[in-house]
Amino acid sequence: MAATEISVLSEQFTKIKELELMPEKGLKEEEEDGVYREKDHRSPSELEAECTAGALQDLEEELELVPVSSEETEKHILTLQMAPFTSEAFELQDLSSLSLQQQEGGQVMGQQTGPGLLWLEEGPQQSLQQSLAISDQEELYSLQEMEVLQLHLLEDNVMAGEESKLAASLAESAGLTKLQERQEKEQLLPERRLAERTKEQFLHLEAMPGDKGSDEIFLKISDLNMEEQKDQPIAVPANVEKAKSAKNQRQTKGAKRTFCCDVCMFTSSRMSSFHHHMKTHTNEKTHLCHLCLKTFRTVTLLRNHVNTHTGTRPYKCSDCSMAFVTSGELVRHRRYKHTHEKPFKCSMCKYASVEASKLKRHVRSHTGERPFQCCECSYASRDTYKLKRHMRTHSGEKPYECHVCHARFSQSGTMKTHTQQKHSEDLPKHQCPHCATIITRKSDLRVHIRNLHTYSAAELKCRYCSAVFHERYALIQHQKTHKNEKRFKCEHCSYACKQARYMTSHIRIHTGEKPFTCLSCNKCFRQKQLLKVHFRKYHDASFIPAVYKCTKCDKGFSRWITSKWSGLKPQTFVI
DNA sequence: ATGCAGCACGCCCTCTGCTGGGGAGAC
DNA sequence: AGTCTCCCCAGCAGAGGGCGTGCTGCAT
Repeated sequence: MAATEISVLSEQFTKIKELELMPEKGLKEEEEDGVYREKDHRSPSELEAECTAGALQDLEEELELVPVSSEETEKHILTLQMAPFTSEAFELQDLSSLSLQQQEGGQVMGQQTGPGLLWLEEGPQQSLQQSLAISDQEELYSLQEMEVLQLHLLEDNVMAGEESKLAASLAESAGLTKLQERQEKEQLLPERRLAERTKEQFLHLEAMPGDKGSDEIFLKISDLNMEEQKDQPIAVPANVEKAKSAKNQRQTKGAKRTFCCDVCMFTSSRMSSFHHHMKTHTNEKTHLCHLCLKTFRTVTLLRNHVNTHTGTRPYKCSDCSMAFVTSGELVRHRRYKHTHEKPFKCSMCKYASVEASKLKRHVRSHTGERPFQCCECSYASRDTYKLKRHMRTHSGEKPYECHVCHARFSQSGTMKTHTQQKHSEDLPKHQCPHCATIITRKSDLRVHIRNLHTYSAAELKCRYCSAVFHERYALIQHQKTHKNEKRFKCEHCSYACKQARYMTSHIRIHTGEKPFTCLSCNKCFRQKQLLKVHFRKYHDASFIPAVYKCTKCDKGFSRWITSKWSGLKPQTFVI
């Protein structure tokens, strides 16, 4: 039943309630098929705008219906009210009016599917029949004692081919009569499933009498795609938005029309723009890429996409060899590479960027915002790439491999550094600006400077003298000067030595002190070593003195003398 | 309906900088 | 032999550049 293909929130149905009577004005005429349509002959686009404008006005508001009763004093108001819809309430009526085609490969496409949006709009009193039927080919419903003021069909395809199927007709039955048997409905279920597979918005419209004795009738509109959509928290069937938007437009009726989208803040005074915009809230993508079967909403998008397959890049940069698929890419490229125009400027620092998204990312470094939370640890990043990179620390993934030693790394930069340090001949070196130290990595040089060249408030004292420094490097260099230094100078002569113990022995020359006495002959010595040599030479019978023999003349010596002669090697002979 | 310019989002890359473990030499 | 120091090195995160691609709004 094409007429039921009204995209409405699947969880809701509309209640039509007779409220009041209004004078009639006949603006419709009966056509051959018995369906009454508007008399005016607006263009399809205008009609579409009108449809959009008035479509289901506001499903949350009352919809006033002008009666067609001959009684001028009476008027009927029908209200469309939103009410909770449950899956149990779903009933398939008839999809027979859908022209479903099974294409090659089994893909089912809606032909002229145009789920038409049928709506009832308040309008001037019209001379209509006394009943309303919402019918498809089989005239599923008829509504008696009611008058339809205007019936519009949304979607061009509906207007074109399905009009007769979707148009409302006037019938004479009392109340709403369901003409279709459930058995027939069930026979149509496979078609429903086929329709769902097309991802089109098929809706089911069902009208039923209200309480017994009441004038109320109920029009239940349900989304045939409900089952798959009900769990989607955000998706809003677009045609509902059309209906809402129609309400907004209608509020300005009488003045210049403004079309307001209730999904977003979009407004437009032009129907075509509004309609174009509303398509952005649908998932309708009818342009198929024959190379990858991806679908697109417009021919332009499809063409750009196909260009990515074919490599066609019609927009060439005049300043370099780069070429791009779209003009926007070229403009951006020129800003990055040639004009350096950076329209997006940070209000907190001097940063400016070519793209707004870059500024947005940059601002997070000021605000500290970290929207991307790691699911395995407490880390959160400021952009998606960092989180993705961080996740490698959990997965252990190391996608970068050194082509020389095949070592693997989690980051490309790490691998690059590795390659440079390990396998490159022209290894970059970093000279310390404060000393002669050369360090391969800049970061290590930074550590070097921090440790050795940073000012220290605490005094760094030399271990050899009273010198004080405030920089480790200066202290170390100073202490090196003490190495090999004859810091101990004799007060009585020119003797100097490196160690205090040497000076102690030397001073005994001037004082005559000889504290080391031989136990065998009572001879005294200034140094312990001298006493030791004396004892071995004169009192130790087992002592065998070493003889150093000259390799040239065979003459023997008791001590090895450091010689400037080459070829003379120490050699010990036991005599 | 189409073309176009701008926008938005995502992906990947580079550069940068800090950290901590390991090895070697000095002390 | 133990300790300390310093450089080497890999790991990891921060920031930003550049481009691919699809979407949007407007004009035609």
